[in-house]
Amino acid sequence: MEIDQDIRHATMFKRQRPLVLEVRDELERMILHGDIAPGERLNEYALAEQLGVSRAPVREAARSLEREGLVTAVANEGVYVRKLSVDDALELYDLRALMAGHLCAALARRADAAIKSELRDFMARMDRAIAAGDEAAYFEINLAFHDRIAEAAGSERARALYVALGKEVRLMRRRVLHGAPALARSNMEHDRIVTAIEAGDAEAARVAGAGHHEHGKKRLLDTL
Amino acid sequence: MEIDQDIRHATMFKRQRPLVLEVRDELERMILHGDIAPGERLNEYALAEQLGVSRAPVREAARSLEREGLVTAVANEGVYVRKLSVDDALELYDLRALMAGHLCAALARRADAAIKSELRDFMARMDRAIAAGDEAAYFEINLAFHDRIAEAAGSERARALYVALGKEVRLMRRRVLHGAPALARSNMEHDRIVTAIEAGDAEAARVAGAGHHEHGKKRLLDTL
DNA sequence: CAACAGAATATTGTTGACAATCCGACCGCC
DNA sequence: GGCGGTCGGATTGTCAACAATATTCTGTTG
Repeated sequence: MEIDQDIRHATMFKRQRPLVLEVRDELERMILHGDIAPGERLNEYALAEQLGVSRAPVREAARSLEREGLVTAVANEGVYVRKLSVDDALELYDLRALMAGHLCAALARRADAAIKSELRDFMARMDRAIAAGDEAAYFEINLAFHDRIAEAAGSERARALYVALGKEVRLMRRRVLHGAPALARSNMEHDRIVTAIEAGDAEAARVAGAGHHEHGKKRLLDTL
Repeated sequence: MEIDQDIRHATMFKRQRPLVLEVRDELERMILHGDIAPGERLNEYALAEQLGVSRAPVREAARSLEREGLVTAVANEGVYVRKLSVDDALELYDLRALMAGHLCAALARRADAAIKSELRDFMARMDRAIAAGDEAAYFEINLAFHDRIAEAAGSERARALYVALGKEVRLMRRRVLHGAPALARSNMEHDRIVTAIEAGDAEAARVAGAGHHEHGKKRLLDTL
């Protein structure tokens, strides 16, 4: 945790975006990237100096991250990067699966031709990534695929929850998905989701979407 | 919005609780109580003076309420009490039903004799309230009943979500439940939930819990 | 040598002041 | 009379200093 970058330099010429948002994003990046380890305390003063701002924006940004569940604040003591217990992580997987099912079901009810073909396109690109053995590309497209589903489901609150839960899960960063077979199986599950959405079968989409995410939980359990 | 009460006076002698939490609770109360109407802006300076604190705690408290969805913040402009559209409210009902189903299912899997008898006790008290025609008492016990289920389900994150969604829904404050027949029907649904939990039937509990909350949505639709 | 008390230090909590920004009213111009 | 620019007040954004609290270190005592 020895990074010295002044946020303001980057945005000095044209900044209409509140400083607190910049700080928030930077802190989030630091946490998710592992620059600040789980359990570690966020020192307001040190971070403020590091980022070249005063403590007020840092403080507010930290409280904002608390809302997302990335940190926990203790009165008169400070805010700590959240340390996920295995039980916490399992619970998060359950909730995320629940939300994913809900979103997939909602999308199945309202999907039009455009979004359907878009989803098929995502799948084709993931297939290509698997064929090329490019796991990094697969992960990226996979992420965009799920984000797109959440977005297109038309339930903004549910989407926000899904995304927030995703960030929380990332606190327990283990690379659980590896190797071409696992990837191929993952994309088969994607196919089940898209097929149900195409058919407008909400219940099938719910089951497929939830099941896909429950496999993530199962993979976590396997690593214990 | 002409209330003048100095929070600090009330807590002057013994305050280890951070000021921001007091302010947060007070703002939440004001919003849910309707002292500040939906769409209205929260004036940091005015509120700070009214509560007898400086702007910083008010600011932080307001940002905290943003997480709960009670207010929305606009950069350089201020935070506004959230104005729920009907679509928003319907979405909230859906999500709340989803969470309730999840919680009921979880509880059905882990409930012990103590919690089962506790739930039965809640039901008996609600029956008595119905028989006495005491709607206010029914509402209160009803609230405690659902909170208890959420708490006993053992999924802290899900419980927090359920409670937060409940608060959001209250932004659209319409008394949709009225009259002894409606109350009796509501308590019949409660019975279905408790019976499923007693039987340890997670799926039945999920369906009953979700269904109970979906009726709230239906009642809202009927008032349109 | 261990344990406790107390001071010294570090860190958060809170405040009031200043700067940047936005909104509305007013005025001139077409 | 309507439109656009500009000025002024109101409000939020940011800051640095001060106060309260927690933590660490140290010296003393049993």
